[in-house]
Amino acid sequence: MTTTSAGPLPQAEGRRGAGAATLRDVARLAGVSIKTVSNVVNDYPHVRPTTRQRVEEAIRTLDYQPNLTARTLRSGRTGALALAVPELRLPYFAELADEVIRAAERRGMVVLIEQTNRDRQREVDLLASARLRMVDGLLFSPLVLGIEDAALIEIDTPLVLLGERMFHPSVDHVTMRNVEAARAATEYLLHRGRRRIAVVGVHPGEVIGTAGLRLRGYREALEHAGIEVDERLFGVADLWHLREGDEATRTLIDSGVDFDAVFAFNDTLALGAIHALRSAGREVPDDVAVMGFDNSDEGMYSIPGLTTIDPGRRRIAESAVDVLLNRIENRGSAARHVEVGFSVVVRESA
Amino acid sequence: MTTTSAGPLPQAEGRRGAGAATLRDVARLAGVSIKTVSNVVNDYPHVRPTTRQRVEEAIRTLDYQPNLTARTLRSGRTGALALAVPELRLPYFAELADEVIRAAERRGMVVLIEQTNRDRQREVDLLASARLRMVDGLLFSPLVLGIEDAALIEIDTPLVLLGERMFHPSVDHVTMRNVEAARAATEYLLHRGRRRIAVVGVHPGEVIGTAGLRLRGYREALEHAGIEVDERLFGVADLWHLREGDEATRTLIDSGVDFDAVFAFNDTLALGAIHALRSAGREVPDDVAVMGFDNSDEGMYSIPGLTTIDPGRRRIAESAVDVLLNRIENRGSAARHVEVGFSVVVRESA
DNA sequence: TAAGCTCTCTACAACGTTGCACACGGCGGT
DNA sequence: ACCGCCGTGTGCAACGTTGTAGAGAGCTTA
Repeated sequence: MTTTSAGPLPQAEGRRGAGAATLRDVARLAGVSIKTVSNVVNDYPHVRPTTRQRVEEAIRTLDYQPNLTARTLRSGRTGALALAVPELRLPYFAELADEVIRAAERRGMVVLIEQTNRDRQREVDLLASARLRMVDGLLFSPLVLGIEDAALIEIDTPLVLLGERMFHPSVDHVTMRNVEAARAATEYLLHRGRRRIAVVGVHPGEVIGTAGLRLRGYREALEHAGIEVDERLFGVADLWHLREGDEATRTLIDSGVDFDAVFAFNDTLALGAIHALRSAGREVPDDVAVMGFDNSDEGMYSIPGLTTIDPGRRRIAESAVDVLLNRIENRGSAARHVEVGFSVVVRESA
Repeated sequence: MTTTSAGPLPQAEGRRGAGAATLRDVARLAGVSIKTVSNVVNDYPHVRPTTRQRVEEAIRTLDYQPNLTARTLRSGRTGALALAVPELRLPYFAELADEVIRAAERRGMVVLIEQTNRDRQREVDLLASARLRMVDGLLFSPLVLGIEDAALIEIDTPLVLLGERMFHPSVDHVTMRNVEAARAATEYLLHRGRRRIAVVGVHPGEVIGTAGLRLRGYREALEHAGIEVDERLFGVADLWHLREGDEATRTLIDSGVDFDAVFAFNDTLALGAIHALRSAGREVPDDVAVMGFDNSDEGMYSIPGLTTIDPGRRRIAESAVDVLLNRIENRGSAARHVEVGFSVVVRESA
């Protein structure tokens, strides 16, 4: 039961060999206690200037750098946050990640990225993952989780949801105004005289996801204008990649239904739609106007330049990091719901 | 806003209140020692089945999950690696990051992303950063550091350089075959009968960076074909964004120099070039053929589809992670230099 | 002169985990 | 009977850091 601690002392190591310098090494060199070195490192004020100098010199000599892991263990704070997105290669998320990393950096944080690959199981696993222990909080942009999964997001790790407000009001959300923006996009097309507006990117039956909300905005605009919604104009596209935009648009064309505009639910789909239209000999915007959504870089120099919605990605990133840090600082506080503004970016395609 | 927490002692919490369960809690509940729980968690074989069951039940009851930070402190391994890229919004790097994250995940690792924003100081700082302590190794894609900075990359953290082999042979590199691929791209254009081939993306004076190497491949192809290199066909573009591709190409057009092909040093530049050419009334590929480099998603559905070089991004990501893990396992081993293969992807633009 | 204060510095204990050494009981072989 | 071994389980120490409590020196104040 008890161990006699006879045997060799642990001092065998000839001091500094491998590994980085620690507080202990600095303390030994400077002839002070470990804690004093720690105090110097952390700018504790009550250290005699001469002592401070000696310590600082030792720090330089040994090129000491604090071990963040040990600090984390002690303090409970890692200085890192996780960003979970469906797929980084989608321009919207790449640009979002870019902005989040910048925003986090300004606040001294670093970002770990997880991809959920539009796989439900991965979204579920992520929330339960021990990985979250490596991180102070999570920014999560769910793609397939829905309200029926509300229980899953009740986790201990501070969490901010991005995208749309679909869960408990008790969870922080930072969202774009999907319905209003989609409505504005549709109204812009109507205002330009288009009356047969197809949509590309529909998820049949979805109500509360991105596709559902944007479709709702579209419906609202039409209804408000007294135009009947024609479901034959719905282009279904599960994924929002170029290929799907192209295929959904071809399907619409082949179906023979008449339309003079396409409202694509993101820019990538819109570019795919343009491709399909031009391949079929229809001019954009003369024959068919095309409207995107996202204002990603790829639409800026396309031909024709893509008219689209700027959903305020940068402010989303900023707010998301702020809200998350706030939540980390103050776990008990009331949930915040931030909705950032949007704008219609007019270029040539519509 | 703040509450004075006078009064109650911190022990008021009736055990499990805040914080997650630890080995200690599980041990207490299962009536065994901490170490035994640890043994169960780590699949140590010599645990009696009945004991194991009891412990596992306690683990489930308390929803115990190991604290990765503590593990890290103990073991020295974090299970994370850093990927440093110039800018995540550039499609090449977004897709690279995507692939790196996938490759890392297959090996049980998670990825932290740093952006250097093509800022020299940030590249320098990154290498010296304490942040690296949070990570087992670094995949670094330098943009502006050059051979003159060789001293800077002598760091303790395991490091693999991506892009081109420009540093000490004593450092691991995973690179694409820039010279050979650019030569193949140029030869393809020559083979198609083009003789006045402009290049877009030149960095004047650069020898050993991406731009320099691709320009070398271009030169080699021309020289081998007995065609003189005409510097008036060099389109300078510092950044490789759509805008710069467009502007550089406009400059070429405005200069009045004659050309029947453009070899852009990446796909984004190529798309910018196509935009400029079409705006100027030149047909692609009839008047001017356009060749890109990267085979990023954006070129797949552009109009016309972009002919380009596939540099083997996926294999780069795979190899990079493998080489890095290898380096982490075995610090003393000889440096490895992996060059992955490439291919010419023919679509419509050339 | 004693009490009290400030300044400077220190020892100790924890954060949660795992490697190490060992204790204990039973078993098989000599 | 003895030895050694195997299977099972334990306690201790350590990873590098920081919060807390307090020690000792020098100063002021009554």
